[in-house]
Amino acid sequence: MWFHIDTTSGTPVYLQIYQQAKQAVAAGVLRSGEQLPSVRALAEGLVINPNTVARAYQELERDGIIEIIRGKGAFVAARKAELVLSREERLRRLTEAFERLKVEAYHLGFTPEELRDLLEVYLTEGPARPG
Amino acid sequence: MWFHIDTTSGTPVYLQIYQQAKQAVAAGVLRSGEQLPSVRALAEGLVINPNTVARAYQELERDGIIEIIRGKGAFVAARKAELVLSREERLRRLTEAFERLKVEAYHLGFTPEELRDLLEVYLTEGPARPG
Amino acid sequence: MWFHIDTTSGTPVYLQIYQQAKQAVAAGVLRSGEQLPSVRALAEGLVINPNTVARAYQELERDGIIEIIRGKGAFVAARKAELVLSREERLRRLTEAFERLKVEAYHLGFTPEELRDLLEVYLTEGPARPG
Amino acid sequence: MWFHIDTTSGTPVYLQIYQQAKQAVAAGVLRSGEQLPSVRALAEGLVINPNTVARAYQELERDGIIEIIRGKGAFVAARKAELVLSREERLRRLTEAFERLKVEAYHLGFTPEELRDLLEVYLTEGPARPG
DNA sequence: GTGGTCTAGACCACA
DNA sequence: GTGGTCTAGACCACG
Repeated sequence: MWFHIDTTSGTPVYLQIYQQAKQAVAAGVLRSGEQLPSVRALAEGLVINPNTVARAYQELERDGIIEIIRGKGAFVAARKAELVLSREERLRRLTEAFERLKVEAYHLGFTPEELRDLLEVYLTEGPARPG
Repeated sequence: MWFHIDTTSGTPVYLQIYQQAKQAVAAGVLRSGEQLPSVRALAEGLVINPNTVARAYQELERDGIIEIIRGKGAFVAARKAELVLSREERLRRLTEAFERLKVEAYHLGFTPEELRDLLEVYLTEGPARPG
Repeated sequence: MWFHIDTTSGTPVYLQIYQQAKQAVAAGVLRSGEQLPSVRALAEGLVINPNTVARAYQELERDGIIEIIRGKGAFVAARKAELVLSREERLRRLTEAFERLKVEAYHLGFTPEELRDLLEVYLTEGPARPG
Repeated sequence: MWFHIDTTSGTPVYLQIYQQAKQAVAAGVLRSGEQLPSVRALAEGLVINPNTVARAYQELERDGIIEIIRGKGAFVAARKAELVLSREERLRRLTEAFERLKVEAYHLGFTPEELRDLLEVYLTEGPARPG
């Protein structure tokens, strides 16, 4: 399950799915012909309404990113060249994500050093668990 | 007026203002005590309704990022999240930010190892620069 | 619909709704998980604009008193302030409430000693009852 | 200085002064002919704009509760019988204030026992001070 | 001048 | 059906 939904972000849930899927295809994480999780399975996994997933898939199909075949499922469409991201572009986007993390950490009152240490722990040990 | 609104992004306008202001404060572009543009001036500059700007400012105020003084204007507040929120809550929110970063990195086609290496570089050397 | 609005009090309508809901939750009149009237239904019942009710609900949500689920409605949340706010902040806010009580008692002509005695009675015997 | 202003309450500052003064007169804390603090002194003490105090005083005069004599100051007017509160009414209002305190304490996550203990400390030792 | 509240009403997101 | 966003514009509170 590699989707991540933030219900407090203000961005519609269906758009979050749309954007994450579109980016994964553009980055080559999802390859042509590969099958996406079924609407029902993804809705269950994300604990959201199936209509919301369906909406995201419809928009993805409308934009030519996936193909929906009734009775079979949703599949990544043949990739258009202009949708593929260069390594430079991928690095640029990742750096933007780093920046967003730094902003969050700042406003949560963490110093850059604390952020670094906590990230280290997080990446090696995984999310903190209660108990 | 360094705000810019993207009406095609799907993110509510008031949230775009909120995020940009938050980012500007974290980056030191807006300093403690500094005055933000008036609600009406910013609304005019961005060609949006003053209520939308007011909403953004109110959210910024309730998150402790700015202080609004009636009849005077909006000013960048001193940072204080670490005094208001419990450490558990602050860690919980930071971990959520970590999750978002991990998901985005995955969707950009980076492996956890690459992410870790790139973060290491980023945190020690600062943002990558073109050229 | 046990809300009532006093348009002559000077207190904003949205705040009156906020305070009454908060009080109802504290008193156990509204229990965890219970659904509040829909924004539109309450607005109609109180003969006010739906936006005003929505504002009250949003403030209640950001203070962790209710949870709003799009397309479903507003529900009383589980209490969790003690998990989000630091103990220092909670004590600070409680002390402010003490101050307000002291001022009001003074303005009602009670001495600090009377206040203390009456509080003692109140806290041990519960609210005074007529008769 | 027996006024207490809550700038976060949403109730206009001038109204808070008005209500507190009116109640003090009604309860007999302020007696006929007694002088109120000057506009300038009160504004300084409460760290608010003198115009705001002046506005409160004007409303108090308009309602016959005080008399403003240019060059001399503001004085409590002869009390109208209907403005005087019975002991029963004063107790009723104090009980309401107790209730408001309990609601606050509840939502801040304090148990009734904690509230009682903290109140005891507060009333005997005064507000907690840093250090 | 500043921001705050409220209304009326359009249109969107989501179940 | 639910709530969310935005607009246009009136009127108030405050400096």
